[in-house]
Amino acid sequence: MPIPADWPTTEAEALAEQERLRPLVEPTGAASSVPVGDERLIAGVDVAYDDERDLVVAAAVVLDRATLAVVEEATATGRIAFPYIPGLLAFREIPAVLDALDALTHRPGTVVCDGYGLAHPRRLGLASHLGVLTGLRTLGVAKTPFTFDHLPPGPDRGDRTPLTDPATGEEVGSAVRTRAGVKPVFVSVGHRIGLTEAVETTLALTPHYRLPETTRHADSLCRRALAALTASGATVATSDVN
DNA sequence: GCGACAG
DNA sequence: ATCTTGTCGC
Repeated sequence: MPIPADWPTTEAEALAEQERLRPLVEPTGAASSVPVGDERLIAGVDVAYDDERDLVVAAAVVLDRATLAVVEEATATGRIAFPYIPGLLAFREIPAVLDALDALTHRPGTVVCDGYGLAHPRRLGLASHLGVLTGLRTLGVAKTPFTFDHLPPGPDRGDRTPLTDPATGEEVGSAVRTRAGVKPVFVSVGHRIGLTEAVETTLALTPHYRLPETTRHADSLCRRALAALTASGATVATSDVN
């Protein structure tokens, strides 16, 4: 997986990069694309920050798609590459995420991201951006509606309603009830996957909890890794893996 | 200009 | 994202 050499520094550069990458997104299902990784494996990625020390820790956790058992975990540490600007989240998270994915010995067929894919002001959210950069199949599962509209899904697990972009009226994803009596999650296409398959994948990853097992493991891992760094007062170079 | 705004 | 206590319920 490619490591970003000339990562955008300014908002203008980031916007231009999104315009360049946006036509490269493949919003199509598995049947039409050649598998890049092992289809039996699915990974989750997440990132934790320490703004005070300018530190970022990313985690990538690979699960067995059938049993949801953890197959492998990896982390990567670095300096924060970009400020948080709504719509430009990918530039903040992806550098560390790429390092964490590179640290894996397994090659997952699919990667689940914390955030959005096509559901994005310019149709290039974190999940789609990561997919285009790596060629991997990706989808986004977000916890809040961001700038999109939706009606509350039915009360049962699996119930869903369209997520729409008020600016264009387009359907950009689904609000999905992954657990009865709990707030929905917001699923969108990342890369090389269709919305139906993205929703099915999300449901397969949420047998017990609101959030996908992939996300839960990655979130827990990057937080623990960051806490461990802080506790040991370790010095961090430009980037460290594992 | 004001408010909203993935993580 | 992160800062933070107790509390209700399975």
